[in-house]
Order: sequence, then structure tokens, then C-alpha cells
Amino acid sequence: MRKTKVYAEVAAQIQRLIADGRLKPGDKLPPERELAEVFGVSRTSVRDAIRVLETQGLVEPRHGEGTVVRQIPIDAIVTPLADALSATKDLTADLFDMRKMLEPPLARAAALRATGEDVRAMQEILERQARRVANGEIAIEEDNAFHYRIAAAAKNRVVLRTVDVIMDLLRESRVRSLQGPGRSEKSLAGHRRILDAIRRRDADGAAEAMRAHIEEIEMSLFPRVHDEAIRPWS
Amino acid sequence: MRKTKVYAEVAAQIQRLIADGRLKPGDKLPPERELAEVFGVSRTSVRDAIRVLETQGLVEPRHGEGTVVRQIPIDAIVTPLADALSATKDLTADLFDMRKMLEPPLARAAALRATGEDVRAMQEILERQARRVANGEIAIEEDNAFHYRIAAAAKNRVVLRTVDVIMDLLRESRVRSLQGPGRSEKSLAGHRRILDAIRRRDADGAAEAMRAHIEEIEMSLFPRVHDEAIRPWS
DNA sequence: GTGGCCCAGTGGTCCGACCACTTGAGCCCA
DNA sequence: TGGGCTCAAGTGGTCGGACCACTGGGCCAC
Repeated sequence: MRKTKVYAEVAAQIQRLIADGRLKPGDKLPPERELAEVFGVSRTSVRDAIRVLETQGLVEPRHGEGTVVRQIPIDAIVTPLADALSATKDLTADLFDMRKMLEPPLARAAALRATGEDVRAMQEILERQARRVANGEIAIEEDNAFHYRIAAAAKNRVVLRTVDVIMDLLRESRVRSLQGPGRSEKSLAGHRRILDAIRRRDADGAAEAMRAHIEEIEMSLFPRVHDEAIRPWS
Repeated sequence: MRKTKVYAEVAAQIQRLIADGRLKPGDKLPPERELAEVFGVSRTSVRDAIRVLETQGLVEPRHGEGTVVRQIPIDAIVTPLADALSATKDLTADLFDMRKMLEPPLARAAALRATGEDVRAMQEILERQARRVANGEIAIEEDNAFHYRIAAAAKNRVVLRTVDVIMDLLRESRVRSLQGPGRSEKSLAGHRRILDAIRRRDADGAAEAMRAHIEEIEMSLFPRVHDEAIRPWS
């Protein structure tokens, strides 16, 4: 039975103060030296605790000012997630499947919730993609931006961030899926079908177009998948 | 333009060693005192760097042994995500929607992939749930265990962990959904329909039973939702 | 051959010192 | 009186040393 480390306990207590709403975004923590007194530990342990909270994205130490409670912790947490998962090379299939679970319903939600500005932005992304594809480029940034914009149009913050992380983690496979004759053109065509459905507010059509688009990617990446018929998201 | 902190640079370099495969899961980092020499910094800065990496889940310091590169980073990373999300109080609806995106396809996958042992385990959970419901309890643990077992039967590690986090974050609302006359009985009935479909290997039936089950929960939590007709996951 | 003790090496914690940065107050000059 | 500059106080960042708690291996005694 392992004893809880001092710094872990201090970090947990500060985290509770944040979770309880007693420390709000923008609030300044007491100085390290004062926290050391309050908790009855050394400044080293307080620093360790702050490093934990900083890495979690809950606080931001500012040199000369103090340590501030962070405004929006989701972004800062998901970055370490991406870093850690990129150190693990064998999760591509799992991540791809998760993408298949999330993106069709996201397209459906986007069809229902997208603003005019969302639709215009998507259109501009596809025009940019078309120009670059015509120049023989794979236009991965536009591919990324289009999927991200759909997720944003669905107006679900947690899923948006999750999809963002997954897309980044799958970057290598996504680049691969766009390489080869006609693949970028197919991607652009798939994107256009999705945008058309969203523009028409056709939720089912958008979900189906997204599902087909992702399946097309899958066939280029994992050519034997359809033979096996064990992919239940289809 | 802010200078990079020493500990951040040290953490980044160690992280690169892990991402490059030069440090593998199970490998031991050099001792803190040696790392301090190698990097030409103080041991304090090395400790700070290790705290960052530890919080990211990339390494695990073991007192008396050394600091080991972690085997499977998913768990350690998803935990900080849960912590950060629990510090943010207004994401219940988003998380619930994400649950609705993930769980029907998970039930579908479970219908195709569940082993005999999975099915037996689900059956035992439901029997336990039935006994407790008959005693007037809400049986939240069995509710949790059943959903978890379905996610596990789908054989996708990333999604399993993600669902685990989401269910924990939604614990309060899930307790609420089981409180009140007949709600635990309805939950049990819903679970039985899902298990029946899984047992028959009926993927569509399992997904539909799960969707209906979650919708029932939704109606008990957010009674006006169906009036609004803006929930696109249905 | 087994168990216990000791030692070396590790991380964990404490302490003090000093450095780099930020902010606010006070003073001086126009 | 207002603006600019300087200095001091307070903050986080880094360093170094000391000591404590834990782990594992080796050696010795029974």
C-alpha cells in the first residue's frame, strides 16, 4: 500500500478548491511561499504540486506575477493527451473507429445547427482545397479544416476537442489516404457531397455522406477490411 | 517573447526520446542526479520535468527504484482529462450527447464481437441489478458495470476509456435518472433488451435498443428535449 | 539453503540562497 | 500637474546541499 505523496495531496486539494468554485478562472493562487506555510510543507513540494496542476492545464504560473487559475482547461489538457498518445503507435485502428462513430452524427448535427457563417466557411475551405488539388497538392490542411469546421458547427465543445485530437493523432494515416492518383479528388468530391447535404439541412444525407466518405478513406488505408466484415460501424 | 523554461525543455527532450522509440515502455530513465548532469541543469529542474512527464502519464517515478517509462499511457492521460472536465461544470449536455454518439455503435460492435464470457458477465450483472432493484435500490454500480462491459466487448481500447471517463463525469445525472418510481425497473428492462439483442448477435437491434435506452434516460433528465426536436443524435 | 541485516542507490522532502521578472510607489523634471 | 524613470518589494525559476524513506542485492550466520 503506497503512501500518497505530499505534492499529489497538495495538488488534489488545490484542484478541489477549483472544482468547488472557490477558485475561479482568473483568480491568483497565493504565492508558493505562502502555500508552503498554509499546507505546512516545503516550497519544493508546492512547486511539484503546481507543476502537476500546470500540466493538467488548471493553472498557469506567471513569472513575477503569480500563479493564475486557467480560463478554459480543456485545450491545455487535450494537448498532453495528444503528446502521450503519439508515443503509442498501435492505436490507429481504434482511433479510426472512434472517428467513424463520432463524425457521421456530427455531420448530422451540423446539418441541423450550422449557421450561415459556418456554411460559408466550409465552402471557402472547399474552394481552397479545390485550388490546391488542381495544383497537384494533397491539401491536408484543408481536409483538416473542413472536418474541424463540421465538428464546430455541431456546437458540442467536448466532442469538438476530442475530434480535433483524434484527427491530429491520425495525421499520418490521413496524409497517406490522400496520396496516390485520384485520392485528393475523391476526398474533395466526398467533402462536396457532405457540404451539399449540410447546406440543404438534410441531416440523414449529411450523416450518410460522411459515413461514405470515411469508408472510402478506410478502403484506401485498410484494403482488406471489407473482406473481413467485422467493422460494425458501417 | 517568453523564454522557454528549463524544465519544459528537459521534459520536451525526454518526451522526444520516448516518441522516437529510443525509450520504450518499461525502460528506466537515468537517475535524477545523472539527468541533471547530462542536461547541465539542477536536480530541481529535472524533478519539475519529471513531474510534467508523470502528469502526462509518460513516466512513473518509483521510490527507491527509478523512473520508468509507462506501459500504456491511455489510462494516465484520460485521468487528467477527467479531472480537468470535472473542474468545468457546464458540460453535462455535451457529454451526454457524446454518450449518445458512442454507445449505440458500441452496442452494435458488442453484438458482433462479444465472447461467451462477455455475455455471461453481462447476464450476471443484470441478475445482480435485478436483485438490488427488487430490494428498492437504484443499483448504480450495476448500471455502470453493464455499460462498461458492453464497451469492453466492443474491443476498442480508446473508446472504452473515453466512455469510462464520460460515465464517471455524468455520475450525478445518472443517479438522478434512476431515482423515482419505476425508473430502476425501466433501466433494467432496457438493459435486458440490449443484452437480448447482443446475445442473438443482432447488431442493429442492439444499437437500436441502446439508443432507445439512452433516450429514455434523456427524457427523465431533460423532459423538454423532445419538444425542441434539436437533438440530432436520435 | 534460508532469513536477516547492511549498504548503495534511488526518489521524496526540506531548506537556504540567489537570479530573473513584474508591478507599484516615489521622486524628479518639464 | 503629469509623465517618465528608478528602485524596492514580491513573485516564480533555478541552483545546491542535506537528510529521509524506500528498494534491491549481497553477504553472513544459523
